[in-house]
Amino acid sequence: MTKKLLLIDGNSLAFRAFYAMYNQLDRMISHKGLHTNALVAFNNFLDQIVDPMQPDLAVVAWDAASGKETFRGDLFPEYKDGRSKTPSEFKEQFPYLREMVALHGLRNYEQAGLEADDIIGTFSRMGEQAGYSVTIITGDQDLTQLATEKVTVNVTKKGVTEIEQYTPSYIMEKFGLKPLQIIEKKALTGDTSDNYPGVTKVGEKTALKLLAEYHDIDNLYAHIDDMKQSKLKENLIKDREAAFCARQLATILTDATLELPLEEIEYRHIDYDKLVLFYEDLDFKQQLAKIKALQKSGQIIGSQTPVEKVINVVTLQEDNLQAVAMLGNKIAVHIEMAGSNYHIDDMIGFVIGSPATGYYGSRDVSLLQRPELRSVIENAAIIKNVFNVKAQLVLFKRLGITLKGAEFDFLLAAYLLDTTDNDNELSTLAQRFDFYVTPDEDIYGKGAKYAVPEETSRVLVHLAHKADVLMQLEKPAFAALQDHEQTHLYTEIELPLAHVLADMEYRGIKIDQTRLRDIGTSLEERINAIKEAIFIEAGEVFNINSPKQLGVLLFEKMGLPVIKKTKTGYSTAVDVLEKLASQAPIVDHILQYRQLAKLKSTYVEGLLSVVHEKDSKIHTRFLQTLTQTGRLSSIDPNLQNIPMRSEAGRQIRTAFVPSQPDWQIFGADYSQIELRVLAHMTGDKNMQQAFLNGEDIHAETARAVFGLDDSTPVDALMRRTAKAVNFGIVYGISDFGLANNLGISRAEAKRFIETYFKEFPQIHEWMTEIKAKAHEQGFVETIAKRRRYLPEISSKNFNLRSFAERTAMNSPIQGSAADIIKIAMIKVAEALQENGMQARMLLQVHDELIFEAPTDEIEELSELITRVMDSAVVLDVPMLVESHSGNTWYDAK
DNA sequence: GCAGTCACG
DNA sequence: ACGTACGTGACTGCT
Repeated sequence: MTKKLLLIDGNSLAFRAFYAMYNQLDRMISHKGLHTNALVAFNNFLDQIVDPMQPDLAVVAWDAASGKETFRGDLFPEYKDGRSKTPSEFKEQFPYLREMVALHGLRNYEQAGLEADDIIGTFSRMGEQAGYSVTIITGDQDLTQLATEKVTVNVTKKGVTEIEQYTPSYIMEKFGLKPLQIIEKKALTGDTSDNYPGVTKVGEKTALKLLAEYHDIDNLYAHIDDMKQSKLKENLIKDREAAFCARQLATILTDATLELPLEEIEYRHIDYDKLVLFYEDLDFKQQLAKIKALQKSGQIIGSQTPVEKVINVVTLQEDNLQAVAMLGNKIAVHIEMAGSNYHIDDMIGFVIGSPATGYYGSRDVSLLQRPELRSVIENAAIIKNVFNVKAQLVLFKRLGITLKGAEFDFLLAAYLLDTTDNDNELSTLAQRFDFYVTPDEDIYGKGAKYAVPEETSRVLVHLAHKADVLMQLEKPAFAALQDHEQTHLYTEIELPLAHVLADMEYRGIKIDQTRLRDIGTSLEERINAIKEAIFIEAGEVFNINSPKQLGVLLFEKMGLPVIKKTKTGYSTAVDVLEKLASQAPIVDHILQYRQLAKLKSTYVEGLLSVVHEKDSKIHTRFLQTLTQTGRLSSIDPNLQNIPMRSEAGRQIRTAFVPSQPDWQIFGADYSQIELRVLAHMTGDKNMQQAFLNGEDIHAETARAVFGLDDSTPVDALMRRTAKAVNFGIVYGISDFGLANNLGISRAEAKRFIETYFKEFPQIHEWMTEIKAKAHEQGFVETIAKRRRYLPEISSKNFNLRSFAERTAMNSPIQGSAADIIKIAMIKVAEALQENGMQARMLLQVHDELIFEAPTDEIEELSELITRVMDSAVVLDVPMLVESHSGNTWYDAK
């Protein structure tokens, strides 16, 4: 293999590093008072860009002097004049930067009379001649003049970890120039930061045009007389001398005499022992944690070994597929996809194997469909470790394969153990157990720059690392689950639920696109009419969607009273506008506009954009490992917030239809599940009795709070108030919140709460106890032992502490309700199967389940689902399930 | 990428 | 005295 020479432009990158984190300057100060922002950014650069390259030779070149003391200063006395002085906060980091470079195994180099550019230029030619492939990294685009077939110049784009690769062909593509013509371009344009002029009025565009015609300035000036008269020609003639001088200044030396021979810049790998001391001195906590994790997982042994534990992956091909039959009955499996939407994103490779038998993989996922592999994947007796079992199930389904025996899902386990900081990334979650895996972002990049490395082995080795870590994580993760008494929650709830959800998502829900488009058309007409009215009332045209513009109109031009402010200006939220509606007709029009605009953009256009063309269905993803309480969430699109409360919005539901003719949509929901959970958990006899009697719970609450006897009717206002108090209780009540919600005084709200607690004394007790418990153990639990940590419960900050206290009261309630419906879903799925029903579960919306079924099956379905749901768990109060069916989701009401 | 707004339970 | 209801996701404007 060709040997690699790495040349780094220390000054320009350090400078970039300093300004990349300039806004953090004041925060990043070590205990010794040293600013560390440039050091942190430079260290990121070394970690992310340099360390993975593992070059054979490497040098970081530094300027020996300002540039004045080089031939450039002799040539042009004003060279680099006018540069502002280097800030002292930056200067003080210089010696540490060099030490950091050395500890990362690279040689620092500077030489009197030379700038870093010239050192790099000369080394690059030496290296090229000695047969090395040369990589230059710099923050200065001028160095691209050094690019050749053997020399690639990487220029930082943003910060210091995003780079743009300049090869001769890329330079041709970007500028239409050969690398050496970069110098000619500079000759014409000059350089303001180095303070030398080129030709007056010639910028990049003109320069590129001239070079396209004349190639270089020698040739340009040779033909200058033929040029037709113009201001440009005059300037060129006038500034001829400046151009030739600029060319000399811009030319990087490639033939300087260096006092350091190539052989002496050997890359020496990272010195971890000393690096730890260095990081400790600078208070680099994250870096220290990373090294600790690497050491613990055996990826660093001693101080001089390379970062990555060596893992061999055998590339699977037609002729060696039988090897997977020998893998044994305990393996890791992983299909990698390009992106996060496993319904549609490309599958870019897979890996299968174990530490004992080695890892096998390929970029070609169709190999999984071969009998040799399929029989392993579909064999439930071969136990698999995976990351995100639901995603893997869907990916395999797309290949027509049923994944069986996936018993350890590290993502699920990690989520149950601690919901906080769950970014759903293996690399981050593994760190909790001190295992290190290269983050996907480091391999593929992110956003627009996402790309699968061309080098197949790089991908497969990355996948094998993931697989290997998944094997190693099983033991500690299961031990931790056991410690939390969460094995039941894991084995009997979350893991089987993942299978149920995978089926639901993969099946999808059918959309009547014509219907949705019609709704869109009529919304558009109504929106346009309202818009016109608004502009007339406003006396001007403005962007109604801009809260800023709207605020100026309402509160400055029209002089309406300011009711609430946001961080950035006037609030124009619904509650504010509703208070203002009586004062100007425009306000009501704005409210209508907002409602309709929301429906059109989010629900008509938004939903249409995610319909899969081949089946006219929407396939959402239920996130099973995101919420802090144990609920699911739904994305791409969110099918848990389809409008319902307003009739105009509710119409959207008419577009959700059964996937087959003569089928219907069926929905079943838990009535008052959270209040029932509350009654159960608190053991409050009065509230339990109300449910046992089958009473209207809000009316009963009203009776209690307002002191009415059984014969007195409860009026609507009392019921509404009581309902709000019930909500408040579930959310972790405060008089302020309740007052705000009901539009009553704080004193009144306080009285309501006091009476409520007197009437339901065990609820009050429980609230006090749960807060104390949260304080003692640092977390609260649901009925299924789902945990939520509340570190801020002991904060001295009133706000943080109060928030944690409300959460301590709310999470066990919301979370237990989530447990219940999850259990119900698993039982429902089993019941449908056992009874040979054709009905299919499609959606979950926190306390309701949506199905589709043949019309003639609905009656049986209704009976079955109701029975399964209301007996899913046994509480001290009955569970009430209500159900509805119809031709569309709208009609299932 | 954040803030504001609004859709749901 | 302090100052907010709990849990989500998508879209728009703006820096």
